[in-house]
Amino acid sequence: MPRSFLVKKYFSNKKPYYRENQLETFVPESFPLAELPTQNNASALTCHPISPFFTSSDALPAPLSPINPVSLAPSPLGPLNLTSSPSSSSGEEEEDGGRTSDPPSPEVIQSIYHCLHCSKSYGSLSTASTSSEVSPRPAFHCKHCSKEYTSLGALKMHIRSHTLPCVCPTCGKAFSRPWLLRGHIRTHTGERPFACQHCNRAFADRSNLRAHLQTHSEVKKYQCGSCSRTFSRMSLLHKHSSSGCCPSS
DNA sequence: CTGGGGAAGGGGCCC
DNA sequence: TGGGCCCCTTCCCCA
Repeated sequence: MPRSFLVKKYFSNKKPYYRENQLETFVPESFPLAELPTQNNASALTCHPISPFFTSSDALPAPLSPINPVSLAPSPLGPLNLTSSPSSSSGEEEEDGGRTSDPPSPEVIQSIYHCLHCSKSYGSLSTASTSSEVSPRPAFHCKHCSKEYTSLGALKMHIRSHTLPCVCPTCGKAFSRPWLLRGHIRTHTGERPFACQHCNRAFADRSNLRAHLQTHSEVKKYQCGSCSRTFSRMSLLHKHSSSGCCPSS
């Protein structure tokens, strides 16, 4: 199983953080590159509109297992309350060593059943097994994880996250999209095309530059709902809140 | 402990 | 329709 990139964030917020010694996991055996959805290989796509994908015999058997509903604070933002215990769900695999740190979204609270293949969750077994029947729109289902999309293009885009067709020629690390690979290649070349106008720093990633620019701002983008303190990153706000700024909320 | 940098993933929009 | 890009987010690591 290619670690947790198959898992929705509200089940395991730990995203795949590939270390240099984990290169063998970049191109998982279960999703070989040969399954890339191309015009010559459409079998990687399973598009069967208005068919209950959980009962499809040739697709995924998708066993559903009841899990214990978790009781968590409903909202991670606003008046932040991040005092949840993310690793407390007993049925969850600890592929990442239990290092998840963020609370699941409110939908987790009402999601009692989840697909063992993709961890997509549902409020009831009947909903889970017949979800496509509920949807009035045609659905394109991923063969690998049972996620469904309303357009083929969206499905193909999603499948790239399974097949990881973009492989770094330097280290062999695989990515779902070319621009992700380009960003990764910059870590090899040291290229930093995004320069800060306020200091002499430069970054390989635009988002990282944007986060850096926040450090130059007196009023940061992310504000604590209790003490009005502002932070340059949401993660810092999360840390701030979880460290006890808002004990009463 | 906190703030910041680096790296990466995914959804959505535009061409 | 598909690729590229933008934006947001998350996580790890380090000073």
